[in-house]
Amino acid sequence: MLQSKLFYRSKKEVPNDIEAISHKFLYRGDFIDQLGSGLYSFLPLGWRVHQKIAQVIREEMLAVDGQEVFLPMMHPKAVWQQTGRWDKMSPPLFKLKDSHGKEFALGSTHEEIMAKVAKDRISSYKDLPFSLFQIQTKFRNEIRFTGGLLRTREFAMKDLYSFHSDEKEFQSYYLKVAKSYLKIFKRCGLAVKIVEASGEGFTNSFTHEFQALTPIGEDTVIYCPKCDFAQNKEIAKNKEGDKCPKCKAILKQSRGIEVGNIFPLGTKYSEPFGLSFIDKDGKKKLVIMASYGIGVGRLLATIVEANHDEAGIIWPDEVAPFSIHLVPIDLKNKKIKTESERIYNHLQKSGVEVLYDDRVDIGPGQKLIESDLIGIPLRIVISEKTLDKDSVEVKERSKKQANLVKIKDLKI
RNA sequence: CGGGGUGUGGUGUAAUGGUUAACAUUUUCGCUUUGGGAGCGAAAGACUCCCGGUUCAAGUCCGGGCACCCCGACCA
Repeated sequence: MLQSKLFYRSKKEVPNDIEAISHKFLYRGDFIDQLGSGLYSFLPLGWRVHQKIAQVIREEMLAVDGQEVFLPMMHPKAVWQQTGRWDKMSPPLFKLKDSHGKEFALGSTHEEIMAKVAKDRISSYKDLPFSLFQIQTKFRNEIRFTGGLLRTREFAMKDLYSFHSDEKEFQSYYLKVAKSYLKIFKRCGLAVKIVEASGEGFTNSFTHEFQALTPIGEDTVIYCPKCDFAQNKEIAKNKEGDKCPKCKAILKQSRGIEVGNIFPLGTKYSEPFGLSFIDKDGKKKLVIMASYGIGVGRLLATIVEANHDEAGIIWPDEVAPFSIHLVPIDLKNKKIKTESERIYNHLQKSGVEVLYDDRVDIGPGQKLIESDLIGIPLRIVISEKTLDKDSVEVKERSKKQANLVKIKDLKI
């Protein structure tokens, strides 16, 4: 991609009222554009990252045998009435009417719709288990929206729903998805704790939140730095400074951003929808369900919260908008121009995602500052200085040190 | 929904009730410059959020809307 053609305009300053670091950098780097409170457009750079994250999630969902589907976002009232959530949902549903006065909700989650879809396709224990997921826009009629992408009223969410015939099998699948989640977050460059939390109306039993420990999160987590013990402060019986009930290390406290959540639903939704099957013993039983969600936009912002320095974002490799930022200093110099284009074309042909800063009149300072800001993991600078040594300068965004590499040694 | 705050070119800010709303940035053109948002010159860009009121005179004061941000309760 030629940077001169990129739909993007970096900004030097941010409005006073932007506070979250992720919001500042995503704004300055022109990854997003705000339409209204809790409503954001993803611009080309931002959407590339969004798509990368979605792809990581998709791969891991497929790896736990999830099958991708796409359900409507607009739901007839009756479906939500079947579980009583038309009125009880918190936050309340966005509701609207069609031209005949029929009422609909904009989907904030899809347990009802998934159960309905599943019902006609399950009759025997042989039909189970299976799991379905989608990556799709959700609408949440929250009271308040904060932190840029951290909490919005409309956001893409990956929601997976699993259907099981017996408790034991369900437990093992639940664990499998939990592990898959950790893998997703790791690939996204995040250290995430699995935190026990309350059921929040989805279920009466425990649930598990996936909390990225950051200074600005909305939740407070009591966790053990030595083992995997972690609890949401809301339900924690321990406090900071106490000994870990598992390994006796000293517990710590941190704020956290909830980037994922998994809910064992039991038969809460299979009951109202009559989601049953005939088991081996010939008896009719209710399907056991669970749901598992990840908010893509929030995850994106959280990645920035956890991966940045004073100059800008440091994207982890797997979710970066581009892999290489090719930055020639002074394109009026023929030698630099020729060599840069040669390397760019070569990279393009080898399928490397490269952003080529082909802007002629932009000074070196601005180019380098913008490069740090948008945070592509690897930067290649070509200048008179480097070409004098038949080299280019290679620098990882995450490192201070830059290295001169002979052009003939480039593994491209 | 309660509390607090803010609305001025694309962006960030300024303007004791008093000319033609200022500065920086941005963008365009020309020259110059090329290793950390370069310099000079010229130009573009604003019904000061909206409606009403007070006043000889309103960006500024008053009333009412609307929008946005922050703190609390809810959520991925």
